[in-house]
Amino acid sequence: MTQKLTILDIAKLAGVGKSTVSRVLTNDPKVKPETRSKVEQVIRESGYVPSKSAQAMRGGSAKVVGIVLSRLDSPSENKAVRGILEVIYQAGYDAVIMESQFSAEKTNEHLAVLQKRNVDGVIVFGFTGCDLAPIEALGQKAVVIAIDTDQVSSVGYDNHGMISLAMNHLLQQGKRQISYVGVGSEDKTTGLMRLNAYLASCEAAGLVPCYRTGQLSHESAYQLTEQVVTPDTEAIVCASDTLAMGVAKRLQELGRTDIQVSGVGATDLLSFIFPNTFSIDPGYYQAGHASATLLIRQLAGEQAITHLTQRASL
Amino acid sequence: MTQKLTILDIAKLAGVGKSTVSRVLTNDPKVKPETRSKVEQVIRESGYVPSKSAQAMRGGSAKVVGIVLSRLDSPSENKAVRGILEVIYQAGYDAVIMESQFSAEKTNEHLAVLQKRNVDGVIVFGFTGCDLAPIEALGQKAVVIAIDTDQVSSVGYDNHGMISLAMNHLLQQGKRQISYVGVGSEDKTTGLMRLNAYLASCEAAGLVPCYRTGQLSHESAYQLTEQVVTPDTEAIVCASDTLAMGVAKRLQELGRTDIQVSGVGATDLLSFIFPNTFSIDPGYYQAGHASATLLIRQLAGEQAITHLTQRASL
DNA sequence: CTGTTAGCGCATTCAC
DNA sequence: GTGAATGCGCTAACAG
Repeated sequence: MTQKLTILDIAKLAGVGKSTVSRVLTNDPKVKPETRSKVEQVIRESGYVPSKSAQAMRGGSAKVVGIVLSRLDSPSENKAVRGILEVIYQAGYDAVIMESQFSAEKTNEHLAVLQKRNVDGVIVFGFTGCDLAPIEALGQKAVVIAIDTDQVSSVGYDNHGMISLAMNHLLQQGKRQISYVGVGSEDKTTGLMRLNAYLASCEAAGLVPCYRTGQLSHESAYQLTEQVVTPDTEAIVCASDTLAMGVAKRLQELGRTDIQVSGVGATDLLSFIFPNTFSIDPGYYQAGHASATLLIRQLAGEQAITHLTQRASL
Repeated sequence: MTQKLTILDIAKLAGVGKSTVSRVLTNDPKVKPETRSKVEQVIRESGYVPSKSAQAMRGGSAKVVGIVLSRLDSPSENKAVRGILEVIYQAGYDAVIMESQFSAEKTNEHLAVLQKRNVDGVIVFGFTGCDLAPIEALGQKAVVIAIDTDQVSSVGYDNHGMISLAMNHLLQQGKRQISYVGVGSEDKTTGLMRLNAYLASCEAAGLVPCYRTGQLSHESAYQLTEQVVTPDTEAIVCASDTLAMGVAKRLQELGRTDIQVSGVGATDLLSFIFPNTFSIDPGYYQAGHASATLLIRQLAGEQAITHLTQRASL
């Protein structure tokens, strides 16, 4: 329990001045290699740990980024968060994570707390109804995921591309009777954009659309399934894996395992349980990775506000 | 954005000394009510926010707890984390979350970082092979989940109870031919303890055990299924929902939907997809809640090291 | 290159 | 009760 060691103790122990120790800590090039290694050795042997709190207060940077996600147990955000963590750890940052639960109010509270904590930057997972103003006020210090803004850097998912990808894949297999199950267009991204992508694909391919939208749940999709199934139906594209799960389940009951089902989310469980299915990977992990990289660069002043769109893949 | 306001600015603005402002901030009773409200008003109007960094450095407490979990995308830990967050937010703490990925080394690194950050306390999700020493060194400042220690408070899952619960439920329905699919006993908890619980239940009920263990994956369970199925088999108890999913899937293919399957984890997907199944809830959320409550109390010095076992439920 | 000197923003002694 | 002084652990000018 080598505690309470201060930079001064190390200085004495190494027979140098406190600032020299500080220089070693901050990787200041203006230190004679011998002195440096000497100090480093003492640090190592004494188990000295510089106090982040003090550093934060002095330098203004706490080496912390805040992450505001909507639901901790959302598989998609989960994957993205892992991507974020990977990047920021490597950059020497830590993360404080908060859950907005799709509440604009909670999001704002969290942002306030994060600022009070002197976090260097923030990554926010957007959602329909999210209040962008407080985020935009952060400027360079923020990156949002899954939602559009001009004021602040963003990493978006290619909602249109995901569905097009699924549609094209099916069309290439010669399917012509392709239905769609999605969620209501109150939800701009998962709902509206993906539905529009479906409609656009139908139009481009000269297909007659057949679709229903409901809630983002297995049950909802399960119940909607029959309404989009005809004797000729060859495939059903779904706005998400959750929906695909419900649809596939119903199809199984209906004995229509001939109908291929596609989802979005790259859930391995889907194709494990239902053979005649596939899932589009929106690139959650990569999106997290990209957003963190963006943020780190911005914090270093190396990069201005940027907008990326994560490519989806099969 | 009223920035860079220090305690001194407030002091001037309120026409008092900085220490008085500090006293107001720390809720020191020795302040004349008038002065207090005067200061509070100035604080409110100026939008002053005391610097957490400075407070942390001075007082030693940063109002932060570290959470070291093994996998961010583990549904179980996810639920527990939500329970933790709920409690600590309410207590005015924030959380910095880190992933150990079942690596003792990474865990230790993370713990070091957390200490350097001056976190008030730590909650660690244990795993087989986890190095307890650094955690135990934290004493009152740590709580571990899902693993045993004497040195430090812990919240464990009732691995035995989960399986007993499932077994009793099945026995009450008159099932006598109950097989088991689990994971290898290298894993002390999910592996060994749950298997032992199965064996104990069998012995108590006078049943002949029939079981196999493998990896903690759908595929593994899927492949093992046939080895524990006989024409007489009435039910299969699984060590986890993941396994149950694989087993149920295989049973469906084998046309043995008469066999009831049970898992552990309270995954709603399981019973949605496979009707003849049920899942035991180990109480992840409650465990998180309990561990956080424990930690907060310990940090306040109100409570000594305690060991809890989370009850499982159907 | 390295030691010395100042504070950073706040909480906590002390005197008044 | 309240203000002035002191120092937390560290970094950033300044000197040498």
